Amino acid sequence: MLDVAREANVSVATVSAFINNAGKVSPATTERIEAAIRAVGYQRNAVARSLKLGRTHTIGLTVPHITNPFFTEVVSVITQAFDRAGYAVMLFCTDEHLNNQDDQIRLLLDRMVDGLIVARVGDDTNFGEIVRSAKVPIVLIDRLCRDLDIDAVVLDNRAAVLEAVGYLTSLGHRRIGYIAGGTNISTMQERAAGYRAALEAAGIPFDPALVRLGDFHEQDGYAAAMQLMTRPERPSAIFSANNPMVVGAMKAIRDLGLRCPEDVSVVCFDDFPFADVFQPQMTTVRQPVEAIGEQAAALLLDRINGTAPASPRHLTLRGRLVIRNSCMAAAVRSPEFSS
Amino acid sequence: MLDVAREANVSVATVSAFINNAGKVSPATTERIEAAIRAVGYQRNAVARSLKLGRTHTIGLTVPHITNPFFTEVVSVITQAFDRAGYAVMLFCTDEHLNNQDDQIRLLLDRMVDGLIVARVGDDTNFGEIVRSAKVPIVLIDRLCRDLDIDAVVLDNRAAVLEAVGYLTSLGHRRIGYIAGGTNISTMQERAAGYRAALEAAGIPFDPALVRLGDFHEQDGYAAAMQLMTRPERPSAIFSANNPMVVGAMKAIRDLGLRCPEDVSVVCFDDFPFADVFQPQMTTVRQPVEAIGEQAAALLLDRINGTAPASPRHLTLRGRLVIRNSCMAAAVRSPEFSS
DNA sequence: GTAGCTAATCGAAACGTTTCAAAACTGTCA
DNA sequence: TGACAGTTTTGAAACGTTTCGATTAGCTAC
Repeated sequence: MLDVAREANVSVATVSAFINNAGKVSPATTERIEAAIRAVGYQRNAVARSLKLGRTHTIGLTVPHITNPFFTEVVSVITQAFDRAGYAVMLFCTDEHLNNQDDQIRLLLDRMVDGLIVARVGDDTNFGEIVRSAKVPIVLIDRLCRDLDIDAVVLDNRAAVLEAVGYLTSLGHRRIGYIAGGTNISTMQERAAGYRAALEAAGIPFDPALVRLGDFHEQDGYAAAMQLMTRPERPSAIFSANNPMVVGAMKAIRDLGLRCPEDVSVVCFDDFPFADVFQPQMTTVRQPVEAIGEQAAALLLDRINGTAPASPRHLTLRGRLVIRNSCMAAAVRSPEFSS
Repeated sequence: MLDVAREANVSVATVSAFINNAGKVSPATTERIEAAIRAVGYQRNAVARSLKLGRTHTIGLTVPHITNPFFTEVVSVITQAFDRAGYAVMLFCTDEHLNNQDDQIRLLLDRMVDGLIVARVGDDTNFGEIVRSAKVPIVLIDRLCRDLDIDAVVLDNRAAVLEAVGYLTSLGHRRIGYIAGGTNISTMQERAAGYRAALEAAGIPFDPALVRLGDFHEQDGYAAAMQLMTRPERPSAIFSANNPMVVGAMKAIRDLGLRCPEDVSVVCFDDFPFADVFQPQMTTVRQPVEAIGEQAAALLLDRINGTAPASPRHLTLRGRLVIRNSCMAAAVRSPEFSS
């Protein structure tokens, strides 16, 4: 910019005024400055600008796994929303690792992002500390954090699973395997609660042996389904609490020579693009990904612009059970179930 | 930092020395500074640091669509590679829109990223200009650009499609529909060339009516397959040049009441996580996504660190045909094809 | 010819770091 | 005591912007 000023025979202040078209600059100087900019090949330095202005027009986004179709979509929506708003997005994937995420968030905060959207991978006190000492707004997506009252947009997970497992019980299933994610995450706790509520509503006793705890990954789903389906009294239906794990579960079912839905009905959380193309067409709980991303972006932008109310806002959206053909009515297998 | 210095009764220079542990600072001052940092709640300002140092430890990444499973994986690998190297990644999704991408790249350059990884959405002269005037290294992935000799990691698309379509001809297919992406992209040109080469190798005349030009999206694949499969002489096999379009194609096939592979064999470019779980299990060309991401990151890091040779490096990796069950031998439908 | 006004331009301080030559200590030895 | 050699610490100048009060130029009106 100094070069431009010299070249155009004006002060840097004038160049700055021209570039931000603030204040008046005469047609003659305008022309000289334009020429100088071309001659010098000037390119604005946004970091100097950010330093002076105190805002970077950048936000941070950290999610567990971008390859999980739910997060893929949410990240896609969020990046596009901020792109439209003139913000850049710094993305970190955490791989469900708590310390990683702490480090990443600190990095993001160091870099003076104007705000942060985080899908928290765990629920610990560290994060509370970080949030409290951060000078920028933070909004939570997908997962809430204990004792942390800040903007968030989440799903009514309990209701969603209640509906999905309720669908299975309505088909006559009474032994329903449940493949869970880690229990230290609000989302997973709520989903588990939905499962139990559905059982209760159908008068089915809760059997801990039918619950398998995975760690969100495909191989966890595989192992879980393997265990469930090789039990003496195997379940007639399986609900998977997330999408990568259902892939593993389906592979296990395939490898055991079983068929879905004939031998076992399957429902999973999170819809995916291929769900209605291939067989079996998976019955899923679809989250309103578009709305989640857009709302999260809107909440954060509101805070950044200071147009948000002081008190934290929690948006709870509803999931929708998309019924396809991965489930069928339970065969009555033994007298004990004829009710 | 000034606050810290005051609190600890030292100069900012000493605080800086402590923080970057450069130079000697005595145990006593160390302790005072540590206490002061806690007391003040100091948090380093990376933008001031970047301004002074001239490097941001941030790189820019722009891809067409993050929801395309190929890019999802590549983005995932790249973000993780740079995370390990201590870099943040700014991500932009272009939605295959050229002007968008130009703007985004300029934004990234303004922000003084230390380097750029670009999956270019088109092939125009604008980009050449941008690259030449950029003061930071840029590496291309997936797609080359005419007249632009810079680091790149791409696939041998021609060979990959040659193999895939060759597989179809070896099954006896002679009327093979081809769903193409836009022709202004190197990747798509090479894939089309592979298609023609495979036909030629099998002595099959090229029939332009069997080629449908889409714009990368699911609905394009749907429309293309609809047109192809409602022709009087419909193809016995379809090759889709990318993944989102094959989803559309499969939906069209389903909606027409046709079955895959019985009525039509299907192969597509780019593998996806569900490919071997559901029926039909799709035969695909799998790109070495892991290697692509890692190599691209390595190339860029080399350049950033100045450890790269002066001349541009082009890495061309090989795809692999993953044969599953979405294809079967062509039925001989009419004498003209009995060869 | 100058006071008064507006429009255009400018100078210099600030933003929060890093860096490096110089200054200030601390101790040792003559 | 003073010179010398280490070891710590410091002052001040950058980095490239923005901002704002001050200055200058160009008019009009008296």
